[in-house]
Amino acid sequence: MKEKNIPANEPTRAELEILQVLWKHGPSTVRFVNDTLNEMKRAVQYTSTLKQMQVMVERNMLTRDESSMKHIYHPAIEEQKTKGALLDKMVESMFDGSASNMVMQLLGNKKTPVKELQAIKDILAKLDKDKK
Amino acid sequence: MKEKNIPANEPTRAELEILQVLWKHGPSTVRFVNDTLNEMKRAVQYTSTLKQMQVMVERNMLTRDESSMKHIYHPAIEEQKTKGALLDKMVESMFDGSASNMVMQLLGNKKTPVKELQAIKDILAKLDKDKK
DNA sequence: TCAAACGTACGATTTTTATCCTACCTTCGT
DNA sequence: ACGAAGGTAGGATAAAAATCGTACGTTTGA
Repeated sequence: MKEKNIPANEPTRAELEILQVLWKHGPSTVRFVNDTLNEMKRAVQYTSTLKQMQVMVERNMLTRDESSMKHIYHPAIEEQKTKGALLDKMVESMFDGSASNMVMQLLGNKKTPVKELQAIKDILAKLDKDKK
Repeated sequence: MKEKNIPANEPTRAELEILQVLWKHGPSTVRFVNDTLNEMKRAVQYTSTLKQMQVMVERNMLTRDESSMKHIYHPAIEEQKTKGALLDKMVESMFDGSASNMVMQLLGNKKTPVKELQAIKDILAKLDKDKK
């Protein structure tokens, strides 16, 4: 038996690109998403993006408002949650589940701007504060 | 037709799993890698792993010593470099190129052990020190 | 010695992801 | 009214990734 209700799986690369557009700009038409992708990423036909987004609706990653002819697509999964899950998975599979291992790699590997480092310190300070 | 795809130094999921085994245990036979994967991950036939690793040699991700019948496979790309590249790509595509954004997501999303937080602080402190 | 165990080679196939073609419907401007 | 522009549906196809079957060579040990 083939069930239609597919568990909200992980987005693929192309799906993630689409999600980012929607997260950033809010609910949009296929046209807008496609234009944005072409502008920021690579050449892709309109119907490719359309199909991609239709599949994403099937997969419960997007919902859409069909009340008008120009369907409006809404992200159905949260940005924070989705990115958090991807991050956690990376930490788990590549860094022995240790966030600090990952940060070490992240910061040790390249020249991180001082500003960035300061921002991270602030995050840590804030965590300490909240804990108390 | 457009252009040739650049020899993507980027390992796929399955390839990364194999690399991790080699990075962790050092140069190994297909048998060992396959056993390890089956033990830690999922069921996969010996020849699947073999094929996978042969392709990786083609792709210059692995080299192999064929002097004995049991070929010994060596990772040809560095762990740090590879993971660093994957991380950078993630930061770029998902966090506007900002490492602190990523760290914020990483730490804010879940309860990170105090020990981990301390380790991160140490990393930052060390970076400061080195800078001077 | 010789068969079972173990190894590689390599094509075939399956599965997953991504792109596009064609048909047809709706809206808009003249 | 009506053609052009722009929209959706849905299958076909391409491309990428992953898995496996089969053939055959080598080693080993009873």
